[in-house]
Amino acid sequence: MNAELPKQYQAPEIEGRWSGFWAAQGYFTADPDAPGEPYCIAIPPPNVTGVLHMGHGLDETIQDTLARYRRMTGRNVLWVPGTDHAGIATQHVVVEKLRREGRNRADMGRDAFVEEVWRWKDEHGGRIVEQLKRLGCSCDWTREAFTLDETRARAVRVAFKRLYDRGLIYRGEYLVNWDPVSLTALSDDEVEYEEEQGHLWHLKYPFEDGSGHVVVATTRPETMLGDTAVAVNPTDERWKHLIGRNVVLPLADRPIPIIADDFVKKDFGTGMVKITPGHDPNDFLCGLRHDLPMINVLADDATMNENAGAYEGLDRYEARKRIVADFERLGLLDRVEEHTHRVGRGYRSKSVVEPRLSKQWFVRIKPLADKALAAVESGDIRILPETPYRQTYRSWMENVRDWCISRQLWWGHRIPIWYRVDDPETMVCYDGEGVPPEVAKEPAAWRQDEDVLDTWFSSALWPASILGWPDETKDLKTWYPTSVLVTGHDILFFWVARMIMFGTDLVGEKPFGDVYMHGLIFGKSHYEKTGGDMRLIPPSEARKYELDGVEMPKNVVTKWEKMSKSKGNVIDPIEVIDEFGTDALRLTVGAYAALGRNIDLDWRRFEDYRNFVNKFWNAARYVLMVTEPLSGADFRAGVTACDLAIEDRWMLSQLARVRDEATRALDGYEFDKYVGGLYHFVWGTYCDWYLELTKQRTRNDAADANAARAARVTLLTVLEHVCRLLHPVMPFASEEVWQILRARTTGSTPGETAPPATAETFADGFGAPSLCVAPWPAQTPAAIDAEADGALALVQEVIGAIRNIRGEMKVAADRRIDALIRHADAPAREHLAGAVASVRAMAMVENCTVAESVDAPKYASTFVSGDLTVFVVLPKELLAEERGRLEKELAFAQKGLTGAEKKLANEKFVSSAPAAVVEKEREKLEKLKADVAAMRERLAAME
RNA sequence: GGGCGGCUAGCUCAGUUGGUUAGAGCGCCAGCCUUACAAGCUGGAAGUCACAGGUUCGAAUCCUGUGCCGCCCA
Repeated sequence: MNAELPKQYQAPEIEGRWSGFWAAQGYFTADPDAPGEPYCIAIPPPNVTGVLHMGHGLDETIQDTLARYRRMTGRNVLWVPGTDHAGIATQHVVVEKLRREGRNRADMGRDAFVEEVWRWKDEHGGRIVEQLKRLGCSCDWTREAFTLDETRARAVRVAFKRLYDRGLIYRGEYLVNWDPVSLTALSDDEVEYEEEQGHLWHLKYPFEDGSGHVVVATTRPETMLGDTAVAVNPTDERWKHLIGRNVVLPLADRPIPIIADDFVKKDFGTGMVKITPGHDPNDFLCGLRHDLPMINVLADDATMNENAGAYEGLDRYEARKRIVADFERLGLLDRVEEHTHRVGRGYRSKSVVEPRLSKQWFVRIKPLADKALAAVESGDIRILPETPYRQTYRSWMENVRDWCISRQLWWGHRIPIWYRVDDPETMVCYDGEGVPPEVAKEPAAWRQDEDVLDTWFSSALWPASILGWPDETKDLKTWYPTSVLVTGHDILFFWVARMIMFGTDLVGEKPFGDVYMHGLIFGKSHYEKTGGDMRLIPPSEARKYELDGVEMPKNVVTKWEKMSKSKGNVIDPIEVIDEFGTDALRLTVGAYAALGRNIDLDWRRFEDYRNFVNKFWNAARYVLMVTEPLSGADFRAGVTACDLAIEDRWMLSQLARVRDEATRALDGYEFDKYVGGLYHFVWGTYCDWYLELTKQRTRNDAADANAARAARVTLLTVLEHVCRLLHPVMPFASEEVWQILRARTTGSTPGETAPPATAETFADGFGAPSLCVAPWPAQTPAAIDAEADGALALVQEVIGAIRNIRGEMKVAADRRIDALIRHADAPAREHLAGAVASVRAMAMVENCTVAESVDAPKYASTFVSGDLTVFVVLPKELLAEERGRLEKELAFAQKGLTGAEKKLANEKFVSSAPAAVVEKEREKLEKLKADVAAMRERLAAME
C-alpha cells in the first residue's frame, strides 16, 4: 500500500510544487532556434487594473490546453503573456484613489499624474499575472509584454506615422460619443445601448409671423437650445406647405427655418422633428446636408454651456426639467407621452453618452477593412465557429465607419503629433523617441497634441508588437503570424477585427491563422417575485440556496445573466481553485466549452470534476499498489512482451479509441468532447471495468505469474497514457502521477533526462524530464481490436444482467448466488468461460457455469438477449417477484418487436431505405422475436 | 425594425451526413464503509426532444409558422 499517498488528492500542495518546478526548469521559455514547427499564441492581454474573473479562467484554460498539447506534439510553442494598459479604466482607478486622498490630477499636472499611474501599475498591476500563474498557464514569462511599455510604444508610434503619412489618419470636427464622466470621446463600439423608459415631449414652436405654431416631438428637450431647424419629410402632405417658413425657437428667441429632408419619419411623433446638429448623429448629417449652423449647448461635463443662455451651468437633466417647466409656463408644452428609447452608455463609466461636436483623430477605415475582409473571405484566416461569426464579421466590415482614435486622457500613448503654436494647421508627426528635430530646435514654437490614443489602437498591434514589430526580430520571423487567437465573442469588433486590419495592412501579413471565439460566462442570479415585482436577492442571501442546500421558495426564481458584482452571480476563479483545485476548474470550463455556446456556469459542477481528479488519483494509488511486484524492466519491455488476456487487449483497444478521439477533439477545438471522452474513459472504462476485471490476476498470491505480469504492465501502460492524454487540461494531477511512475520505472528524478524507453510500444514519454515536454501519444501500444471489443461487450452484458437481477430482486449485497450462462456461439462461450472469475467477483456469483445448453433451474431469474441466456438461481419465495420483473422486460421487448414488425411490414420502408438499414431492422426483429418467445416460455414454466 | 442563436430528464448539458426502444453527469429513490476512491460502489425511477403544421418509408435531427429566452446590428 502506498502509505505515502493520501486517500484524497491534495491539490494545493501538488500545484505549488509543480508550478515552481516548471518555472525553475524553464520549460515554457521559448527559443526561436528550437526544433519543431512554430506555434504561437498571443494572450488577450487582461486589463492591468483587473482581477482574474471566470472569463479569463475559460480563456486561459483553453489557451493553455492548446499550448501544452502542441508542445507535446513537438511544436515549438511560444505563448506570450501580458497586460493591457486600459486607458479609461486605469485612469479612473487612480483618479478615484487620488480623490480619496484629497488630491486631484488637475493640481498635480500631467507628468506627476502619469507617474502616479505608473506607480500604481507597478504596485498593483502584477496581481492578475500572479493569478494567471495559479491557473497553471504555461506562458513564456520572460517575454511578458505590456501595451504601454517601450517596445509596444514604439510600435504604436511607427504604426501611427505610417498611417498618417499615407493619409489614413486625419483630424476633423465630428460628432463623437462623449463620455461626460470620463471626459473623453469614445469610439462607436465603446458605447452600449439599452432600452430605457423615457418621455416624448411635444413642444410648440410658434411661427415667426405669429400665425400659430408647429409641434415637434423630442426625447431630449434640453437640446432644443441648439436647434437650428425643424425638418419635415418632403413627401408629407400634411406639412409640405410649411417648408421654407420660419419658426421662432422658444427660450432662445431665434428664428430657424423649416426644411425638407427625407430622413424624417412621417409616422414618428408629429412628423416634424427639431434638428440639433450639435447633439444628435442624424441631425448632424442632416445639418451637413443643409449647411445648418452647429451649436453646442453642452460643456464637457454635460452641464449647459454659455450657448444655453439662462440655463448655463445647469446639469443636463436639471436643465431638462427647467426647460420643460418653462415651456409649460409659456403654454408651449403640447403634451407628454411615455416613450421607450435607446440610451447609450460608456462601456466603462456607464454614464449616458452625449453626442458632442469636437476635434478628434480618426482612422480612415475603408482601405484597411477591405483587406481585413478579404483575409477572412479567402479562408486565409478562419473564424471559429464559422456560424455565426464569419457572417457577423463580414457585415461589420462592410459597414464599418471611421474609427475615432483620440481619447481625452492622460494615461495612454500620447498622439505623436506636434502643432506650431502660431499656426496649429502646421503639424509634424514623429515616430522616434522624445521630440522631433524641428521641435527640439525651437521647443517654444511647438506643442504636442494633448490627447492619447484609444487603448485598442495598441491592442490592435498586439500579435506583432509582442514579437518585436516593427523590427524584423527573430521572434517575429519565427512566430508571426501567430497560430490561434482565443477570445470571447464580445470583442470581435473591438479587437479581433482591428488586429486583422493592422496585421494585414501595417505588418503585411495576417496576425493569426485561426480565431477561436468562445462563449461568455453567465452566472445564476436569484430574484424574488412579490406581486408583479422582481426583487434581486443579494448574494449573501442567495448563497444559502446554492451552497447550503436550503430549498428555494416557490416565489424565488433564478436567471442566468452575465456575471456582475451587483447581481451577485460572480464566481471567483481563485476561490474555486482554493476550494476545488486548479485541475478541477480547468476540467470544468473545458467541459463547458462546446463550440460557440454561451456558458451557464453552475457553481456545483466544479465538484464533479474535483471528484474526477480524485478518482484519477485513487486509480493511480491502486495501480501503483498492485504493480509493486513489477520490475522496471518488465514495465519497460511493454505490453507487446506480454501474453495478453482478452480484457487486456480490450483495454488497449479502448485506449486507442480514446487517444484518437482526444486528438481529433483538440485539433478541432472541441474541448467538451476532449474532456468528456477522457472522463468517461478513466471513470467508466478504466476504473469501473478494467481495474475490477484484473483484480484476481493481480492479487499477490495469484498463481499465474505471466497473467499477473500482463495485467500489471497493461494497468501501468494505460495509466501512463492517461497522464499524457489528460495533461493539457489537467496538468497538475497528471504530472504528479506521471513523475511517480517515471521515478519508479527509470529511477530518474523530475527534471533529469532519463534514458529513452526501450520499447516504443509503451512509455516512450519517460525519456522526457517532465510531462510538459513528454510526447503526445502519436499512437498507442495496440490498435483498435474488434474481437476484444466484442468479447468484453458480452462479458459486460452478462455482469450487468446479473447485477440488475440482484438489484431488482433485492438480493443482499454480500450474498453469493449461482448463475448459469447459455450461449449458442462457440467463440462467445470461450470468452465467457475465460471471464468466469471476473463474473464471480464482479457480480458476487458463487458457482458459474457456461455451456451451449443449460437446463433452466427450477427457481431462477432469467435474462435473455439473442444467443445469450443467463439464469440466476433464486429461492422459491422470489417467484412472484421474478414474474413481475420478467413481465416488465417482456413488455419492453414486445414494444421494440412491434415497432420492428411495423417497419418491415411497410413495403415502402423495405424498398426505399438503404439495404443496410433494412438488414439491421431484420436482425433486430429476429432477435426480439426469439427473446420474446424465450421470456414467454419462462413465464409459462413458472406457472 | 433587420439578422442570428437557444429551447432534449428536477438541474447543467451531449446527441455526427435523418435510420436502435433518445444519452451523460449531478440531483432523486433503494441497497452497500465489497481494504484504490463515501470526493466512493451497485441497482432503479425519471423525457409528448417548446408548440403547430409539412417533407419522408422513417424526424430530436430537414422545411414553414408560432411562442418563450437571449445575443448582435440599426
